[in-house]
Amino acid sequence: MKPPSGKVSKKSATKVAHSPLAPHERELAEYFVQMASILGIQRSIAEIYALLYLSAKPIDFDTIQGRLMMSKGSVSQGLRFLRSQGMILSAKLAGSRREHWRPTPSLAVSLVNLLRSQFLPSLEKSKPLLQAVLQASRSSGVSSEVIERITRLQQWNSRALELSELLLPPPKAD
Amino acid sequence: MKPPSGKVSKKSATKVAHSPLAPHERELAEYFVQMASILGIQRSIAEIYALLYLSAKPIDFDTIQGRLMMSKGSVSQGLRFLRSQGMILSAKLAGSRREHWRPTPSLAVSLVNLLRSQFLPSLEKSKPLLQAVLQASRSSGVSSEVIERITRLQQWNSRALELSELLLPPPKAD
DNA sequence: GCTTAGGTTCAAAATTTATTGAAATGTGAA
DNA sequence: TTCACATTTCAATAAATTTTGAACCTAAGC
Repeated sequence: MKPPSGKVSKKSATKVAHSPLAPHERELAEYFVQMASILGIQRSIAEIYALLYLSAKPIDFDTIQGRLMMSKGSVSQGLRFLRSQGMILSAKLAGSRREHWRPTPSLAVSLVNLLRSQFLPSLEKSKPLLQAVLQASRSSGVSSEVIERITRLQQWNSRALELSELLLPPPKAD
Repeated sequence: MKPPSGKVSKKSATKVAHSPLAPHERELAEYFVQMASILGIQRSIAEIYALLYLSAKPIDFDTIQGRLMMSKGSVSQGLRFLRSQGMILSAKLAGSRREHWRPTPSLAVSLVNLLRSQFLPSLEKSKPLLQAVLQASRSSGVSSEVIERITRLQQWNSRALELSELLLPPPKAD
């Protein structure tokens, strides 16, 4: 289904039709969606990232919405999330008021950021909790075996926390 | 709130009241739930595991249901999942027809199992897909920069796959 | 054989999470 | 300052996930 005629001028004020995803785009988007879902990241966000990742040039809001056929709200939220994770960068393109988006150069760094932001809060919140529970368990009648288990849990939590903090100032390398 | 009288005999055929969770149990269950949710594991399963993890002796179906106040269906499904991941073991207790459950000794091994079972399938499924997409992209008009990105993706996928397979025969150590 | 404690299944209900789109809020150009 | 475009907000809706419980197995004990 093509637009009526050759009228796809840059200046057109009327809606322009956006091309649907090419096969390789569709398939790779599905790959991103899969991987993202493991980390609890929603479909629409993964799709946006995939689109940007597979484009040589930065893409604007309207094109994202049109090609992925999703609502403005989803695009806006998705971009906000990706921005907040440092996974995309805006590029000011000459001659356009709109912002254009591209993925940050290193996918690896982006992934580390993502993982950190998912785990760190839980780990931090739990540190004092585990401490307190352990204390309480020691002074009440909890079996020594269980105390040992809780202790192991606490050690795990600490180690994971250290590891996360090690990665805190995101490295530059790929 | 205690049961009406001392009638909590082991042999009682009528329903026995199960004690609600103690504070340390509730708090640690919440910790497990948090961590589990990052891996996309549902609340009821995390709660069951927490209960077993915090008990010195193996616990039976009925007690799990009673203390966590969840339906038979949830307990059954939860135990099935934990079993399938090798996270719990059944212990035949003398003088009871019921199965009793306890966590497998190493939480670390259990976690590795979990991670593997979450990631491996996606990684494996994607290997040929990425291969094919890359092939197709090369012979169609996809920019070299994007080709490079897809290549990087593929390398990532391969490396992750290797790493996972390295962990496949679960080690014995903690 | 029968009975029944012990557990599983799975369709329906409840809950949670994601998406939509109309209205509100910027913001740059004229 | 005003206008029109670009984006955000958020209440309502849709979709996905989790939980429930009644019906259904299955094997142990009689």
